[in-house]
Amino acid sequence: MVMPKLIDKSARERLIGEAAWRVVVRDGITSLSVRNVALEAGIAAGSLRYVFPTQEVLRVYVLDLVRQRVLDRIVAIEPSVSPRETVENYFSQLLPLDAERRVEMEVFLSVGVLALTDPVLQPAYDRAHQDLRAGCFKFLELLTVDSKYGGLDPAVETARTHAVIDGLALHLIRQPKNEDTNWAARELSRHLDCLAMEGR
Amino acid sequence: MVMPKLIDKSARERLIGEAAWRVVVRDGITSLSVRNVALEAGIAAGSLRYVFPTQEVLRVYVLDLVRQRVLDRIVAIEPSVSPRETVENYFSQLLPLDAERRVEMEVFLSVGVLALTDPVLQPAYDRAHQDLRAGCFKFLELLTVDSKYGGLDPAVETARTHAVIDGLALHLIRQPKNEDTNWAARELSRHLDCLAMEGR
DNA sequence: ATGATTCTGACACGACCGTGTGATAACTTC
DNA sequence: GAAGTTATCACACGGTCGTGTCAGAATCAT
Repeated sequence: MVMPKLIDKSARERLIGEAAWRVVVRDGITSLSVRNVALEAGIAAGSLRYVFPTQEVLRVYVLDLVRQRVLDRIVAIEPSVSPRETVENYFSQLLPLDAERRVEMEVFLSVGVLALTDPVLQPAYDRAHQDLRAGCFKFLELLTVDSKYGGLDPAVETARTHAVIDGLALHLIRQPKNEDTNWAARELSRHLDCLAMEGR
Repeated sequence: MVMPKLIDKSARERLIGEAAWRVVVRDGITSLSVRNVALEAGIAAGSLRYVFPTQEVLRVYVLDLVRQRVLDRIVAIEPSVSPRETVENYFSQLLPLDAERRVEMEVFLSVGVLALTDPVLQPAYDRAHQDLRAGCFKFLELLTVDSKYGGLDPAVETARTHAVIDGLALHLIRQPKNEDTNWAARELSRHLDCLAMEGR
């Protein structure tokens, strides 16, 4: 038996995936082509297709990469002293408050729009969507250990809180880059305050 | 002086604009091409370009048509007896609760994504965005005439309420067509309830 | 009818698209 | 080294894209 050349395939995928992100953010979703991504990644289009045989596969990976990144960032957070503070940190990671997170959100939204009419992309989008919703629920649950949130039912508040997060995210990426994003962080904080009052 | 053939230009624009909507909803934003729209509208591509000289102009119109439609629908609502009920009706018109409004929202989101990287589309998107925000403010203001909402400051609650609306809208168009949408109406109603409590 | 003017549509150009094919390079084991 | 496997890449094909050009149809005051 003879062993051939071997590359780190997943590293290659990430490299290409991030190149795809840059293309989407810089030139828009309609420029997300095999050729443009290969150019951005500095490889030949044929090589790209060795890793991603078809455009669809690339798109799915691009979407999944967003989900993976967000997930990684969240599990890296260590809890603060108060549940409230911890949960606010968690939720903050879901908002495009800085350039890095903004890129993720723009890609997620752009490629996500393709999922509206492309059945192949649906599962990848739904995974991210469900993860987000599950995260909202878990965060709210964590909040209930705080005595101030005794009247809070996480199951009841998940949908609305999820909507607040995605709504704020949507509005954040609609404002010019480098513009102040603190208002959104304040809205998030205020929303969490409101959840405390709500439980009678 | 001699007068030539004259068509109702704005009617033609609407006809083509709606054809463009159908293309976007059915085949996705990447299929929004001069040729496809002309085919869907049943005219030659050259004729379409007589009304919309360039693709950009068509895109802008498509976006503006959404804004116009939503606006028209809202001004057509006649107030209910209670401010609360009226406002809830108003907000409901901003959510894609039925097929018609879903189409609008899908188009708005799809073409809106293009505005992220296309400066020509930015103004049209911003117009709709600002209208929506202004609407939220006005609706909340209307709510304050109700004694239950004495503690409500519309200026404070506009951003979050706007986020709730857009977040719910985003989630609604992510679920399969013909699936139940009542949950979102309930969330909206609940949000308005929460606003009443919040004012101490 | 006729002619000015608006409108329609067919065609062509160059560019980019996804993807199939096959030749070549790179690398590990023998 | 030599052989065999994997990885890289250039090229070509058919298709679609936006748009420029221009001939001709439709319309209305004269």
